[in-house]
Amino acid sequence: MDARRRPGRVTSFDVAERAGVSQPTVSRALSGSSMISEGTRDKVLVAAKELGYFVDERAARLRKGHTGTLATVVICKPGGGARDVNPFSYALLGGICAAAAEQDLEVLVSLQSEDDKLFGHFVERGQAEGLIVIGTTANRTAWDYFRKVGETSEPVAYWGSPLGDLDWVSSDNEAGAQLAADHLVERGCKELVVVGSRTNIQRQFSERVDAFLARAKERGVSARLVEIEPGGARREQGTLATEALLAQDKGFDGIFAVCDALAFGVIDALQSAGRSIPDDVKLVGFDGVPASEMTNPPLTTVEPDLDQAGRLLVEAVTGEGEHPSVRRVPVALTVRGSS
Amino acid sequence: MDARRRPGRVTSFDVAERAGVSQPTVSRALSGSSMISEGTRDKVLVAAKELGYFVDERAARLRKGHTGTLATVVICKPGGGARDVNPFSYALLGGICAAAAEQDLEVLVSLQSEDDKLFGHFVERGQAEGLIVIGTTANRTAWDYFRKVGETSEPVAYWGSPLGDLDWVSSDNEAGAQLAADHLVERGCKELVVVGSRTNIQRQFSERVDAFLARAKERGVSARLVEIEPGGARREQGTLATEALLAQDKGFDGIFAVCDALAFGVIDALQSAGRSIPDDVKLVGFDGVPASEMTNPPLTTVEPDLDQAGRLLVEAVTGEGEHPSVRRVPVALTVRGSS
DNA sequence: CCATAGGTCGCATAGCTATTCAATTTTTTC
DNA sequence: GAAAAAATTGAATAGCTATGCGACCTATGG
Repeated sequence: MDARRRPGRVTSFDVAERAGVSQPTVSRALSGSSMISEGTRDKVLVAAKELGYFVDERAARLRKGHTGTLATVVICKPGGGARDVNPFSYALLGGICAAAAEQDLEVLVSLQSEDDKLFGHFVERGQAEGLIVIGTTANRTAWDYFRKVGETSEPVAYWGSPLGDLDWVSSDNEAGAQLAADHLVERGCKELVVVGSRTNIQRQFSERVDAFLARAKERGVSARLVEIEPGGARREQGTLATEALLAQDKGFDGIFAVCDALAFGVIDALQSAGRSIPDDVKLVGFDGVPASEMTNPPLTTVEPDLDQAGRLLVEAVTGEGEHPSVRRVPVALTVRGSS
Repeated sequence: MDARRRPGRVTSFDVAERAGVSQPTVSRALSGSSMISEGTRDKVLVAAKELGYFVDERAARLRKGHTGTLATVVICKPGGGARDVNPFSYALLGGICAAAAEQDLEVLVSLQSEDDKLFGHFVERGQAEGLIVIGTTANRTAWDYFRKVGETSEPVAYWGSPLGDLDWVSSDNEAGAQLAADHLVERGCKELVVVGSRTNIQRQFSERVDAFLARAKERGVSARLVEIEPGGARREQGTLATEALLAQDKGFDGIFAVCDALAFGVIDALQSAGRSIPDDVKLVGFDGVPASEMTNPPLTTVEPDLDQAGRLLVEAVTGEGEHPSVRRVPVALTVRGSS
């Protein structure tokens, strides 16, 4: 049953002995070196299989001087449990895993509370080729840390729009916001509102806000911004912002929420106030999280291509093609009942 | 700017030289060995800091003979993109990350398509202390592979109920199903239905089904099973099962869906048929995925404690406390509008 | 038949750390 | 003050692989 011969690991020497060759030959045969004859390679392969041998990656990496690993930090809210991470972050993580697998890289994941003192302690130990940061935070210490890592240890890239001098990859926020604006205009909206913010921390949000307002203007439709409280983007903030909006005496018939989580809060507030979606107000979100399908009515939303996002992030960090010129991930509008 | 001295890595020898001690002393000083005097330790610490030294974990692990790493495989649907992973799996992954961090373990994540030929190629290379499997699959090859890994390389544990001889951790399905049954009965339901399956692959589902039916019987309320098509648990299958249910001429006023994804489909079908939730039919799901908050009405659901789940899975694999006696994760009923 | 090139393979070593064991210094004890 | 014990430290090595380089053999060309 438990045949784990942990201490007595099978090494390349064992394989070499069995195959009647030297250890270096085993190494070369298994790594596909062209310097090895077919006959020898077969012998080695057979012996390796018989012994159940696998390369010890620790040693291989030590020798080769690299890690074959990518570190990913998912920033989460302080004190939050496993359920308290933005579903979008998880989905993006999925995209990263897929892209990394394509390049034969492994992915190390670390959930880091926003206020964690030991920010990313593991990353700097030469365990990863690079670091990818997902999730936003206002914690300066965290960003300083990432910057330091980027300068002294390994490449760092984050999901978000330009901020400081770290490498970044983000949604094509301009295109997404334009899609949203065009869509609402085409659905006949005359008075648009964007629920979001312009703080520096959520640069993606401010990009969406600006592009939306600009496009509405282009189309000759009035549009204004309702600011959420800064810091994170949670459902409650969407509710609060919408309540403030309802308290104004200016009318509105179309809302663009800069992320789905906010849109959920908008729905809550609108429905509490007896406004019908989409009859009275049409609504568009951003992100395409799974829950957007489940709202009533289902949420029209701008979905970034996450597989593409993962690929760009991985490339940004591994340096494939050096600083990629394309850092904006294409988006698509998924039209559902809310508009 | 780019001061990465990649090739010329700072080693413990460099620190030793600067501190005027030997390399072993550096190693011991940094690992907190009690064999080192305070004065020496301070010198070493200072030198290490000045040089920006960090232990090369590759070498340390090679020497120590372990990895400090946990591998996690998330099984996903074939051909699915990043968005196509069960949100519950991601949430559970979060719980695992948190638990692993507590034990100073790193977490390697790999998304594996159900039909992947190269199942988990990385795991067996001695890169991890153990392997955790999330997500269900009918793919025998995959399970054979996991079993083989468990027997020959490293401990394997999976999220699910007993099946074969792998270690497992699951929800307390019996308690959860009882909570659901009790709740529906207390809400006045007289004719219960459970939407789920009894296939061997989704053992958790069959446990929930059985416990629900048993509890309903105990409470003197009729209950019957409507089987979904085997293989995965997706929204559409909930819809199909509910349509079949509606086509029967037997009545029902309470439904327990063995997972939230199915419950979502149940909602679709009921509302299409003009049945009101919760007036005509009360509904309870299982899992507590984020989207369950967003349905209309919001879904009452049984939520397993995922932090606990992560902890148990990690313990099962690291052998802390040897085969843990508690493998059932406590659940709680979150009551919302659907009941 | 010899010189040469090309194809294979093994020897020795590097990569960085943690640990065993012996050596040295310091402290304690009588 | 000497002997024993304790506290520190260093020298040497193991852990496993990949690779530079030299050695060997075979086929090729003259």
